[in-house]
Amino acid sequence: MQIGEAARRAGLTVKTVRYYANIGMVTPRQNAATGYRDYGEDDVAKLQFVGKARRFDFSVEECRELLGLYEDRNRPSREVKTLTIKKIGEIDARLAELQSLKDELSSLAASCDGDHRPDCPILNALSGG
Amino acid sequence: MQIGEAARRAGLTVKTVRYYANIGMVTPRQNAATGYRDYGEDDVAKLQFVGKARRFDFSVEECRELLGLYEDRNRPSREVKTLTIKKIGEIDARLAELQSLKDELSSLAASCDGDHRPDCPILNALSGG
DNA sequence: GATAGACCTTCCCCCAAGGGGAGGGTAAAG
DNA sequence: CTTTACCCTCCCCTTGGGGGAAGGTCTATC
Repeated sequence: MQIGEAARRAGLTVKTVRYYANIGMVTPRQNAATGYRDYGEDDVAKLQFVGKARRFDFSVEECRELLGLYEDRNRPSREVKTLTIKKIGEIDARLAELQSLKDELSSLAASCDGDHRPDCPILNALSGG
Repeated sequence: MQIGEAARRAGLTVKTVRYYANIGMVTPRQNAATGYRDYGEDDVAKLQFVGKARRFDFSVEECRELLGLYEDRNRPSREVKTLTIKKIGEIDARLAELQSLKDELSSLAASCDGDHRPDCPILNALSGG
């Protein structure tokens, strides 16, 4: 099938699918006559796989790695689990960071009257030590 | 003072300070003789302000806006509070998103034996519907 | 047979927020 | 005189594609 249908079926944009072809992640056959990319069912499955992994916040490079494991029918599940645990750790770190930011901003916002007067504890906090 | 000292005192890199000058956010005087940037105390205060706002996850454009409010001694504090509340909302949305990702990945990781055998529920989940 | 519309192709620039480094000027100290 | 420590501009690199130009191809319709 052509790239448009493959993209639709994978829930990705044509641009994205073409990008994945360019970086060698999902490489379709080439229609010799037209020069068009020619996607098979297996390619669509890979695109869906990558799309889902991306939504799970895996980077493109991590997706490439997962795809390699996905295609290796003999790999130990340990390797996949290790990657997943690492990703969970990263998410945890980011969660803690964002939570702390939110707490600080919330307490600043609570201390600011937010009216027509110019006095603003938020700016004072950003400005002061 | 020269850019190096200004950067040190603001806790930023020279590259970053130069970048802020290039985009017109903190624009020092110019030493006519050497062509070097010449930072004053007020510039350092602005750099510190921006640096702190960046650490609070405000984008460079938002920092520019906050800096404008910071320099306007008559602006109503409402405007600053509004920006802050908006930022808290964005952080909240991202927190929810990351938390949901973490929950899904955690449950996948828990269901995977993570041993030498190839069967892996994580890959199955990424692959399947 | 011509033409319009919907595909597809490659190529290049754009985003945030700087980082890295080349190539070159300048100033003070030893 | 030379080293060291600054400073300058300029250009390419990052992530994950998006936007659009210029042009080739296929199908349907007139």
